[in-house]
Amino acid sequence: MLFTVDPSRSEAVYVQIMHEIKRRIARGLLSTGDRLPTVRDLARTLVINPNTVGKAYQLLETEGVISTRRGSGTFVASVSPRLSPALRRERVNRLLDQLFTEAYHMALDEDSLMDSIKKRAKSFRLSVKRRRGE
Amino acid sequence: MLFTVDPSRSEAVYVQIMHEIKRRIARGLLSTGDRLPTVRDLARTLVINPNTVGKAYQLLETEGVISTRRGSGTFVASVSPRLSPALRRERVNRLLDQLFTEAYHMALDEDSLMDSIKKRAKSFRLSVKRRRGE
Amino acid sequence: MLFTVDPSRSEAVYVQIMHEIKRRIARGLLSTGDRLPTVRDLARTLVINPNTVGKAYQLLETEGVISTRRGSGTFVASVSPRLSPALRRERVNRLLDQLFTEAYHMALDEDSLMDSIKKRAKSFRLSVKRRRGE
Amino acid sequence: MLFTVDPSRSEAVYVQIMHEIKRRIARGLLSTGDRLPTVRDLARTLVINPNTVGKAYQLLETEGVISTRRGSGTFVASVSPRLSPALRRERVNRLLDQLFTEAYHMALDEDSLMDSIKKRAKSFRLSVKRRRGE
DNA sequence: GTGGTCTAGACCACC
DNA sequence: GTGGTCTAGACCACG
Repeated sequence: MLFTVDPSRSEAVYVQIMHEIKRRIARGLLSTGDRLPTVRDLARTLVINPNTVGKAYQLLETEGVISTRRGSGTFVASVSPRLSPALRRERVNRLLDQLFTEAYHMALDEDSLMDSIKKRAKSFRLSVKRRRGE
Repeated sequence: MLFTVDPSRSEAVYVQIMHEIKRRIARGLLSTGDRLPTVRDLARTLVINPNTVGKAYQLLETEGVISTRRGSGTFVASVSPRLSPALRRERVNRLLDQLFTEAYHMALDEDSLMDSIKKRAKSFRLSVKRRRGE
Repeated sequence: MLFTVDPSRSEAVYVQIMHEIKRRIARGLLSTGDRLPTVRDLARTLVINPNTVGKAYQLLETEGVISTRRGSGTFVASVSPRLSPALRRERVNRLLDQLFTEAYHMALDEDSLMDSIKKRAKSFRLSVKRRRGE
Repeated sequence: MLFTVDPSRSEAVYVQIMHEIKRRIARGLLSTGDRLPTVRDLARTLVINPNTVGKAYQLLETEGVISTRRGSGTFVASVSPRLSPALRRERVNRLLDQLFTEAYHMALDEDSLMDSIKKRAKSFRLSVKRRRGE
């Protein structure tokens, strides 16, 4: 788990940790069942307070992303989204709006944006649509 | 400017205003030169503190999205990104990572995500790539 | 908000606070839109650390029970369960199993248990089944 | 004793064991005098540490639910509640409050809750009220 | 004044 | 050893 955290960014430190862990899982760098560093270890390597790491872990647990087992550690859970389909759609649309809005204001043209999207998509382990009968 | 603001959302109210205005511009609902409501008017219609609207306007101005002409009002500026290409690329990539990460954890498959992206893109006025010589 | 908290009980203090608030809402002592005491006020009256109250409030917010508005306070939200029907059923069944198991081991007979249930139900504002067409 | 234990649940493993054994007794799947598996056997089948099983057995013994006869094993004891009537009433009321509170927040209506209660009650061997003179 | 974040450090329950 | 809870106290963003 080699990554860093930047206290000067507007995102809270515990949120940065959450994002990074979810990102690693989404990219396949962490898989179901893998053990995460202990709260204390990660706190030591990031040079932050263990409580901050603990908060990130706990929130990830309530999101269903990881699962802590008392006394033995914290592990990557299997994907099983807890949000209702409606909320999921809303969330994706919100992110898309943000993306296109920023792209517009940075004067990015449609083609190069679509290029970036396709390139970036490759480094994530997105699932493939199930066809009827499979 | 008919929109609402939800004080119970985690996004700060002034950020919601900024996003909404930038989003309207990006969708073509507001164009360069259009006049925005006064701080007081917008505050009245959104039923919030005028300082909050003021903060949003001020930040949008430093971003170069709008411009205030003393005495005559606030207007939508023309697009002229102030960020360096490197920063722009970093920002887009950050948004893309967030998008794909969330999509993964919501168990969205690649095809339907790409579908949503294309559909949503249509409601934004993204520019077309400039060809050599144009 | 006159209630107390017992640090010697096995339930964590922040959980006791959560239960008590949810219980008051369920009994109609608190209604949608009502303002809860501020974090600092409640901490003072319960003679505990503000962080502990804050934790309870935050978790209640993620459960959708209350809603905090930055700068102005914390309010009772309207009921809108976030759990899937399957999880809800599982949770109720778990509570019922616990109830009947305890009742058995306390040698409580069925009739007096049912009596207690009916009596206790009266002090809660349980909704009435919607009939077809209503 | 075919049951499993889930280390990722918030309930401690030894508590899960206690609940499951008490539940089985309350449902009539285990009766007074029945022999429980040895600590080692149960630990092996549940794939957990023997100390954890030992802790559960020990606490069940102090509750009077089971009794250990050195050399011959552990057996289900006869029901003989050790709590005072006042404490028992308090405990039942606490469970009922929890039940109705959760039901309210899950928007469960009174009729279907009462239905669930009656259905679930059938799988437990609750005693029948002793009439005067019996 | 409101809640949110972070730290430092203590103590505890679990396995 | 693991994570979870709580305290005391500082600082910050929001409206």
